[in-house]
Amino acid sequence: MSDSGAGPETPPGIDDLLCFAVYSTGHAFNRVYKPLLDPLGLTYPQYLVMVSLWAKDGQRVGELGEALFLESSTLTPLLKRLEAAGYLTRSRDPSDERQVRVRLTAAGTALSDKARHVPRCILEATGLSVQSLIRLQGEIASMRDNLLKAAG
Amino acid sequence: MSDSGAGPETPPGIDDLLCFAVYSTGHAFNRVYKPLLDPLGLTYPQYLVMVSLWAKDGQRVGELGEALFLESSTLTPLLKRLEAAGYLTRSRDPSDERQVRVRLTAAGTALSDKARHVPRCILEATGLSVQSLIRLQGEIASMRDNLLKAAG
DNA sequence: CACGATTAAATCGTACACGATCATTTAGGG
DNA sequence: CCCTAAATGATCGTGTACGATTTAATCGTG
Repeated sequence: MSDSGAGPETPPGIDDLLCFAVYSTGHAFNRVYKPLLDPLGLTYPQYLVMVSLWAKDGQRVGELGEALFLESSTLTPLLKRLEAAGYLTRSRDPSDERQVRVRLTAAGTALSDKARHVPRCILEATGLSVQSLIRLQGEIASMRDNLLKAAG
Repeated sequence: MSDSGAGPETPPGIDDLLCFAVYSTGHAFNRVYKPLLDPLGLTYPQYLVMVSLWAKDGQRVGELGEALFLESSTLTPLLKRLEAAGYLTRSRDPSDERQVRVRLTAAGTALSDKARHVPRCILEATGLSVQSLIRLQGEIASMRDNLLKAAG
């Protein structure tokens, strides 16, 4: 048994750490996603970019980074791979050459259909009801916002 | 506004995905941990290994992998870096040369004291009460176990 | 118009993370 | 005993991730 009830400075075990629950659950999600995304030729972070573009095409790199909490140093190579796969194009905005616009190709748009079943598969794998999922999603996102505020 | 209430096959936006809440919260935890762990010379995954060893010294590589849900291909280089930092030793078990025992050095054991304040700092950053934290930790870990079961 | 300050993305170096494969060691059966 | 099968880490290749720096373009102010 762990020392959950012990003094305030007793070192917690791994399984008592909320951060570890989050960390390991992220890996677990990845494992469930992999067989679903492999046929689409996408990794999980690439899938997130595609979901973001399906909702709003033509975003800037920085805009995607804000939505996904990722840096350009992460996104640039990832986007280049998606470009090489034929799912999107990257082009400088003529009105401001500093910005790079990311646009879906026909193949990239069509991929949305092939991925239609994915969310339902994931829901089932979580073993949660839709209501529990929505509640948990909200609580976790709220904690994330607290953490980001604390990180400054 | 998102389409939470729409048909069962409506593509969800990024912020509706539970997996994304988990994924981005993992990154947010990392950002809070970094300034706390940098002075200790640890990365976040390295910290998890140390926490695991502080609770139980002399574990095998595979044992650590089971506890942390990590493969030897991830742990081996990570452990080598911790060994180079002087926090632990890696040595083959004489009674079974296949196994590698990971043991804390004096410096590695002493590091526990220097990390004593970390959990409290993290708790504060989450903005949660201890009770909420424990409940949320349990719900997330339970979902993780469901996901791993589904992944086979 | 000049020119420093600001902004956007790309680049570089380090560190995970996993699947596939490999090398070594052990265990079991004939 | 030998010889194969299983177990255990290590290695390799690909793909995130981030901080720090660099490059290029734009903006603000004089």
